Amino acid sequence: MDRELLKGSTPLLLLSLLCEGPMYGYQIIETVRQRTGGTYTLKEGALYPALHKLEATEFIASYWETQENGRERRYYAIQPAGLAFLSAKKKEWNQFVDMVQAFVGPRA
Amino acid sequence: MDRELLKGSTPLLLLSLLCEGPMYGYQIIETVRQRTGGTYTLKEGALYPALHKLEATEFIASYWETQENGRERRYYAIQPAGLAFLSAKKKEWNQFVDMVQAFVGPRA
DNA sequence: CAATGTGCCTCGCAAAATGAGGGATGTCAA
DNA sequence: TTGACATCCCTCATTTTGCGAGGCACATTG
Repeated sequence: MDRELLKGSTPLLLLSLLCEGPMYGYQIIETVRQRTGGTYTLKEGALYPALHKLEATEFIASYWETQENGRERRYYAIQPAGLAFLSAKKKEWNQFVDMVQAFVGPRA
Repeated sequence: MDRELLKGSTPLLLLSLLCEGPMYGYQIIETVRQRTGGTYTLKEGALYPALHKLEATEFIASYWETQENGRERRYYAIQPAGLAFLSAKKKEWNQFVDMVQAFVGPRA
């Protein structure tokens, strides 16, 4: 998968995922890997900065949770503002796809 | 249109366009603007470097043509290697769209 | 006890789009 | 004829983003 195509789609992916419920970083990476059948491995160097940026803008919020074995996980949960933003991003995404499709032609 | 989404899609757009025949820079910009109804204006700072890079890799070739009024235009034409590359890029694009769609959910 | 898995993160680098700029020539109306 | 606008090429510094590599800590398992 061309890295450059991914650029800008990460927030969309993250917010979409978090719509299903709070998740922690490692879990997000594994979920993406599994759902794409290994095609796409979200990298930590892309994930955490993106997560932190979404938190800084209050589109998501985070909280630590202690597991039974004593280890900590940082969960991220989508916020109202994040839902609104996601909705806008989705529209933009669809427009973008339509636009490219118009030039590239319909899928083979 | 979110700038970040566009990243990486420019070569795909350009090669797709040039599939229809040779074009010159200004014409490409105008064509994209018109076909998208003004939604997307390809910037010169993105276009020319992309064009030159595609030429450096011999995916496209360029030649100057003089108009009747004496002015010059630099036309870019797709090359065989460019066609092959475009084909691969298209596949990648479809994979990418499918991937994101899988997370974002089907279009509203 | 060592290797692997879980779990968080940062940092330097590379790639790409943007915005702003430069330069030159045509057309057309006042 | 002059000034504005369109046509046509391009570059450059900055910003944004992902990648790769690395660091740290602790749990589980062989």
